[in-house]
Amino acid sequence: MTAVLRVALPVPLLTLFDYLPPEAGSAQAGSRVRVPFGRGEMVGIVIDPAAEAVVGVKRLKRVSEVLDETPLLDAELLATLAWAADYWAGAPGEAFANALPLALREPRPLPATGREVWALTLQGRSARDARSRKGGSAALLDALADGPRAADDLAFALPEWRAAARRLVEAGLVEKSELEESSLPASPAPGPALSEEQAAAVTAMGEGFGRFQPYVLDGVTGSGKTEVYLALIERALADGKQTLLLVPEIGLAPQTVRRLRERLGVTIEVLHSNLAEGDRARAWLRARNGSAKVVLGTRSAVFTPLPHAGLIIVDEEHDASYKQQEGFRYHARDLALVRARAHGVPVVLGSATPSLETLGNVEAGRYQRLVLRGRPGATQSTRVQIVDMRAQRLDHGMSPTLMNAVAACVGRGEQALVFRNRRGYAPVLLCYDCGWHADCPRCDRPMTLHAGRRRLICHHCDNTMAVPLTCPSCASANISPQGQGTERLEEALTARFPDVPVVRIDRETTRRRDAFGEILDGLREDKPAILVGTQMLAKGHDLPNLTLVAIVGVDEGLHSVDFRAGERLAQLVVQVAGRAGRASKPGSVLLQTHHPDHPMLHALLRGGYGAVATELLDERRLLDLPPFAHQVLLRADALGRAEVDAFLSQAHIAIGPPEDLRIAGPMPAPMPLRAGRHRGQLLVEASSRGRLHAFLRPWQHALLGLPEARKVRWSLDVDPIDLY
DNA sequence: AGCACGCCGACT
DNA sequence: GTCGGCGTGCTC
Repeated sequence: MTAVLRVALPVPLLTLFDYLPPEAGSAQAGSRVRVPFGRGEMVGIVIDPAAEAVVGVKRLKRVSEVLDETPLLDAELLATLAWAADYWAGAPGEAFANALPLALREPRPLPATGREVWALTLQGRSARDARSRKGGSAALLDALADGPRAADDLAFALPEWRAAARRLVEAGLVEKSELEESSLPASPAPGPALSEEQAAAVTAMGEGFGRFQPYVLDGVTGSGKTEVYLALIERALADGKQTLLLVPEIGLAPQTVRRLRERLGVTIEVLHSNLAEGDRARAWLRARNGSAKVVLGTRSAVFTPLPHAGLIIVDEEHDASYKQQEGFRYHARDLALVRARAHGVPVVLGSATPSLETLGNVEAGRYQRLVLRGRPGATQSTRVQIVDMRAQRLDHGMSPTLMNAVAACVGRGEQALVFRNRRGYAPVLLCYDCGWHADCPRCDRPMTLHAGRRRLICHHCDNTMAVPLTCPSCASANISPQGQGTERLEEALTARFPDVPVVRIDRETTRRRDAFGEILDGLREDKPAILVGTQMLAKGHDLPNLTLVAIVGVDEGLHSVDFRAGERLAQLVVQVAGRAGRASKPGSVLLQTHHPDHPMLHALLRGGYGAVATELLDERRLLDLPPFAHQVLLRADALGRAEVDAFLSQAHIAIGPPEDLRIAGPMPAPMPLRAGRHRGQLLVEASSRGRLHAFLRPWQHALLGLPEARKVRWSLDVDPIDLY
């Protein structure tokens, strides 16, 4: 019976580790400790400060140092993280590591949480009055003339201010200081008056303040969800409470931050993966000490401490980027629900295209749904038209109907968007004489031709090859690109509309950090333009002069093996279509397809996303698929197929008598070979959550003990959202 | 995941 | 004769 500290360490192991108490000081649950581990040292989180050792005393080492006097993680986060590790079958230490910004996982004292504030020195004031500086320096002196300003505030006013600050510090004209509280409040700017239904939504959700209640804010693009969020956040602020606002990975544009800041008059703490680690840690700590009132962030921000939680919002809740797809595979939307319940606060799930999981919860009466139908400021609703490609002569995959619509649109001085979810020039390079096509040897899939880079690139493993001049199989020179990617559409549209700027937006053209924003900023003016792009164009970003959206090639999504393909396609079409006609100009949408009679497309046309979702949900219920069943997917890959098969069949045996579990597989993954590794999977399904989880833990331990497991890479995915 | 230890090939 | 390949075993 030895009293020990039980510690979570950032290793992918299912166990916690016990340590003897430190020589000096004591630690509480939630404090960080420095401990010896293996050969080196690590920083861990104390889970239980008074546990009873379960391993032999001689194996125990001693805590080297207690890093936090007061716990870094409060009781709520500790409990939520423990729950999350269990639910998603993750390693507890990894769950805890995910919650802490990297800088806080170092054995260093906590950084100061003060805000960086800049002010003029005495000499600076004279220099400003004497107008002795020019350019950026003069602008910075002017900006500080009325008193000190916070760095994040300056960044909005003067994007290049850092360089000027450096010069002026050397000259002794400005100085930096740290201010603890946010003592530089701006006055909130009043927003537009809420529409009747916006106001009704705010009132309804206002009822839920102070207790746990999930809401679904179901509103078409442009219906003003953000205004509803703002009104709710204002209300939380008035109560002195914190708001956590989660957004999808790429939706986090600087203009969102600016809009929130201007409207709410408080500093918006931003937490996302592109942030410098030090900044991230400081924002996290300001949330922990309560000085951060509004926290805006992507997936991992769901782990922000909220000692004065008042409201949690998940914007675009259907977005797949909320699910972490490697390591600790948690879902931030689901975790937001758990945290809201723990804090007894309302949680708002916003989307124009709610996930079927969420709609299932609405149907079951667990979530309350509020609908925004109107598009304030829009004169007419968007017109959607299906274009039958079959009988048309195509110009690089684009029908005359589409081309004419684009011509008419730019002729009116408006902007058109041609959406194609495939980058590159063409998805296949084909020999017309022998039927050979360029396949990636490591993935067994066609390689995409990139004309600009003169390479064949595999989109699954980034393998690249030179473009052959003649067929490697029959030496024929008759090889040519098949199908269209964004690059080819860009080329065809440029040729057809030489006088109109054609802008391509995909991962290649936006490789640079700020490129996406800059391209879109350039389009804001009232000029005609044609945008060609992928998925990236589906979200956010208001383009007031965009009135035509043409979707090329939705057909892939109509015949996929993944049971979620229909839901995804409907969401994508609606989200892309939502780009059209946001302002006072009416928008129209063209859906170009080889299957004009497909029932889903018709349902979408007749009843919109809601109708499709209802049908899909009924279908899921009938087929006993999520959200009416609960799944865990075991994935495995190895250099040899035999190793994968051996492991999965042992894993299958380890399930024992399946009783009420349904098992699919072992089977090859939808992509049986990827990056040179053979892949397989085993899907286990239960009709209740409890049943699945009762089986899951023991199974996981059995898998860890399988000798075959050591020859493969494997992982468990609870509630998988992708079956590949 | 790291990071050791541990037995079999091509180099000074 | 060594440097080093990655198989396998462990971490309180």
